[in-house]
Amino acid sequence: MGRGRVQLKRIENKINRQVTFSKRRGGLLKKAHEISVLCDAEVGLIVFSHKGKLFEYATDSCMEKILERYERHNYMERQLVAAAPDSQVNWTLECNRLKAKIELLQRNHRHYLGEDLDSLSLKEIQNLEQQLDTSLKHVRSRKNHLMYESISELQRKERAIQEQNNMLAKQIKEKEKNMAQQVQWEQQNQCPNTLSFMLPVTPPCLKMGGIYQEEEPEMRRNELDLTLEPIYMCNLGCFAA
Amino acid sequence: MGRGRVQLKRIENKINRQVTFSKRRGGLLKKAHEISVLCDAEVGLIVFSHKGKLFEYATDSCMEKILERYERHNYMERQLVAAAPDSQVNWTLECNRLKAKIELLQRNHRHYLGEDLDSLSLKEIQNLEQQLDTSLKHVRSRKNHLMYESISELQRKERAIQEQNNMLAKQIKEKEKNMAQQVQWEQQNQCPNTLSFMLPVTPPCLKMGGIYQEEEPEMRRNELDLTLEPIYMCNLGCFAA
DNA sequence: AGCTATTAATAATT
DNA sequence: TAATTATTAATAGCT
Repeated sequence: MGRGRVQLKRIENKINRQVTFSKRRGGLLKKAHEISVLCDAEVGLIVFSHKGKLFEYATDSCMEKILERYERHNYMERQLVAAAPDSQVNWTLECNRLKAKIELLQRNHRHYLGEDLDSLSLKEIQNLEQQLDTSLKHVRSRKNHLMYESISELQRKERAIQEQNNMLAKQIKEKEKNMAQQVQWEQQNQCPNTLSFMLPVTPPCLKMGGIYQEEEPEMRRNELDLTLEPIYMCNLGCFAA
Repeated sequence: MGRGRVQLKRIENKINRQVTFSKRRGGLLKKAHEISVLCDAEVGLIVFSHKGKLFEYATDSCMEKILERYERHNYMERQLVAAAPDSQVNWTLECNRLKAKIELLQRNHRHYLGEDLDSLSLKEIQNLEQQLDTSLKHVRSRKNHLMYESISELQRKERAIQEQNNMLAKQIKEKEKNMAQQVQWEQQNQCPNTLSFMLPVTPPCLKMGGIYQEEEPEMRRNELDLTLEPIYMCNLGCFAA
């Protein structure tokens, strides 16, 4: 189904192989889903690409359930074939026990995801509701805690930056004062050309800003904007928990 | 690709479903093999028919290898155990795998119970909150459904009992009329002693009540009070979900 | 099962 | 990567 027949052998051209893989993978997953729905079958499909990337399809999106069923299936066959030697009986029992436990946990988990509720009685539903309600309270409490921390941290940084700004402002004022004095001095001594040198020269007092950078060497103005503000903003949206 | 389009939903006709399953199964396995060869991919395909029969395809006919690789992807824990006797190595690995899975499930479960939240990031907490919120909505929806059903059932029974009561009241009235006539008759014929027999005698018309009991032999007045009302009452308390 | 009219998938190409 | 198109492949409905 394409232009020309295709030999059933590895496609040597790397690009073609990749493209064909992508297309056929889609088709395969689709067909797996179709047979699952049309024929009421349980399908598990695992595909690893040449590069090791994983793609999968599972009926009801629950691969684990299918793999367990698969292993149970093989299991029963093995048991029929091998009439287990003593040392393996215990392992068999142990594994069955573990598998049963997993099944129970997974059933439970589905209930906590709000799925498979039809099998529960009214009483069980009510217990589940109460538990979820309690859990939600805990989770929201913890979330609020984390957000308060985040906010406090931001406020601390804000204060630090404000202090830095104040300091810089003070330095600028001082510098202006110095300049005024110098201008005054130059006017008194008739040297009018000096003004053109003033701007490009780094004033020595500005190095005081470096003191702050030694205290928190990792923080610069731009980093704060990029990393902290987004967290702050996206959290406040759901703050009223 | 057949005569007419096909809806993606379960084929209700049993024969057609079986035939389609057989055909599509072949196609699916073939395509799995093709992508495996053409694209150098590792494929595992498991299909359980509606009746529970297993069909499978695996690249290099080694499903276990693929399933293990799959599990490695999901649960990267899986440690190798130091040289154990041949036959027990697999069992040991299997048990470790299962135990790791249980641990993961339990950790997850604790989160859904609102425990062990300190290890989660703000992002994870927010996801958890949203999931719990959704679950709670589902659970409450299901609870309401159950309670509405319960209430409808009670109302139905109430109406039935009311009807029975009406019928009994009518019978009593009729009986009183008969008694009045009899008394009148006896007074006219001067037989004053007959009155003392009236009460203990079962009046023939009361047997009509039995007709109702044949319709629903399992329901008696007392059973209704004991089993249904408590459910009704305890549910209304948390009805406004 | 086996047979075809059709639809669906997809290889080559842009 | 995403369309388009010419072909082949899969398969639905029948026998």
